[in-house]
Amino acid sequence: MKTLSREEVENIETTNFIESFIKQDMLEQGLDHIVTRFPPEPNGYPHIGHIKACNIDYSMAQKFGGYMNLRMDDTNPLKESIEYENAIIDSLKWAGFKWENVYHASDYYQKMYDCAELLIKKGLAYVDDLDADTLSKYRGTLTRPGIESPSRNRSIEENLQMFRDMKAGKYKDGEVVLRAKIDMASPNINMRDPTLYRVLRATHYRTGDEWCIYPMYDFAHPISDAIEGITHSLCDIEFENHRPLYNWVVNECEFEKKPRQIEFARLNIEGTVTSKRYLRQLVESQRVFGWDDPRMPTVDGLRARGIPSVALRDFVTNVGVTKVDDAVVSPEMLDSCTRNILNNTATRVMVVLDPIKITITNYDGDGEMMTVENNSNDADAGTHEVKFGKHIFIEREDFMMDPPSKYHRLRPDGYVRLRGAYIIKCDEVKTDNQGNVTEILCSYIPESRSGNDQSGIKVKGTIHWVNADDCDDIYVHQYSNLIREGVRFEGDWDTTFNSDSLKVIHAKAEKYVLSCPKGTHFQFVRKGYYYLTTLDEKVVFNSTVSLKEGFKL
RNA sequence: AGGGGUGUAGCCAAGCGGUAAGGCACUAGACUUUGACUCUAGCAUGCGUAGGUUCAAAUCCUGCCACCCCUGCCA
Repeated sequence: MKTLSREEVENIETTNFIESFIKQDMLEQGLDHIVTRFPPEPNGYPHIGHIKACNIDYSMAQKFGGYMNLRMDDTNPLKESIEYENAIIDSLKWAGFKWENVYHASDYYQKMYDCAELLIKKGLAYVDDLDADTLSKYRGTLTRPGIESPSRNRSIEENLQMFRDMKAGKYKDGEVVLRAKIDMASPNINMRDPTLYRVLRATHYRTGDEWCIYPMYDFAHPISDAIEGITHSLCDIEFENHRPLYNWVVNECEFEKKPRQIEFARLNIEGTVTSKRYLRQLVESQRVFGWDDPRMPTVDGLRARGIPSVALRDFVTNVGVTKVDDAVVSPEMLDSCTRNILNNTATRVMVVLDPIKITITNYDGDGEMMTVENNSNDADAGTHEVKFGKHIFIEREDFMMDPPSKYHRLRPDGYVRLRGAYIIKCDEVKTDNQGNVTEILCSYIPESRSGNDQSGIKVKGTIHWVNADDCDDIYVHQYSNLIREGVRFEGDWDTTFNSDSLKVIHAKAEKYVLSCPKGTHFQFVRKGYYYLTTLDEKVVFNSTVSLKEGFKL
């Protein structure tokens, strides 16, 4: 474990308010390291918002010395499962996070129980037999104080006995609860004698049927933090109102080392739904193929789309840490981070997504191999060979019958370079009776061979191509937003789901592509970044992100 | 008798009494066998708003406005 000297701490430059707090705490308390924790509830698949939160916990420990624990916040057996726990661990590992320990809130059930008895003995907790509706009514409203329950005056002895009976299973589910005795008139509703324990007969995925009472978040979380020696408990801003209760529990349960809760704003991305509830609806209604559908903002989804984990972490780091809860980040920021990484790492290949046939009438060469760079930005990436030929495909949009003057691509009687090969000239355009171009007849300039151009012809445009007699059929999955353009998601997929969010394109790829393994990140030159996801009967590429488009008609 | 938070450019976001960082997006231009990348330049006399304090205010004070969160035996 890394620790920091006082001088090192003093020299740390802070970049957000949490770092400032931590630095100040370390200096004041003479700490040489901190301990954080990422505490997901294993009740669903983690999404990009979890990555932001975990990144904060992780990067703080990296920066200030110490470590991060991963803790499953498993206090509601009704919703949690090992499937989700495993999904969380897999996703976080893939994202590149490292933790010191994997703990569970359920590891501490006995200690929590002991804390509860301590509170009862101190006269600070009582068993309430008010039914749920009445208890809710007694809580008061935002503007009116609550009413004290008759149970509030129960003796310590009776409370202790009743709580032990709760644990022993002598009460039905929901019949009684354990409550903290704080202040029914507090303007902070969380302090109006909050529930600490409920009776619940449910099989917990780890503790089975060992317990029939389960602690509430507000009780379990501060205790778990204190037990683990967490120094800084960083959480979502929605828990800001809970902080007084958090501190109350830590103090009254008499923990010596008191963790400090600091809250930050959650991640909102424009046009992206991250609520687990609504993501679940997409999966269950089969509008998407699963939690790992590339359109999903889940970690598995992003990963399937081909977003590198480094790009994901760059993104959540760039977004920053603030308390501005209504900040909405543009998805273009993620795109930018993704392009930055892939620009340096992706293998360049030529793929034609919407082919139009070209015949080079004066070319009779056979099997002429052209050498192309795998990545001109990276000399170490090497080269590969492409076979040139008489019949090729080019992109339909790279030819125009009657283009504007700024158009650099192929036009009647115009010249263009075929990337890595020759300059060609458009001689004749064949069309069907609707006027659609069916084939273009060209001639090539033999002196213009790539790397040894003696032709003296200057062309403005270079386009990609594929050898029609030496290419592979592939499928490209092109994704767009799950929410229809121009509408705002307000909880109803029926009216907002973009049923056009997946387009399957049958494309032509140069031979080299299929010699690469599944999981390769490609740049389809002049088109975008694509991720090879399936090499089975069908070869499928997921579109990760397009290239920036400098030219607009 | 409501309480707790937050407002800096189109979008994120630094800034902590000394005269508005950075990123995304956008606009020019250079380079280019990817209209990508890279490079260069531009992009808030302005910090929710109205006052006040000060030689000096996004920063301190006061009032107002807008938005978010809180009345689970969920987390």
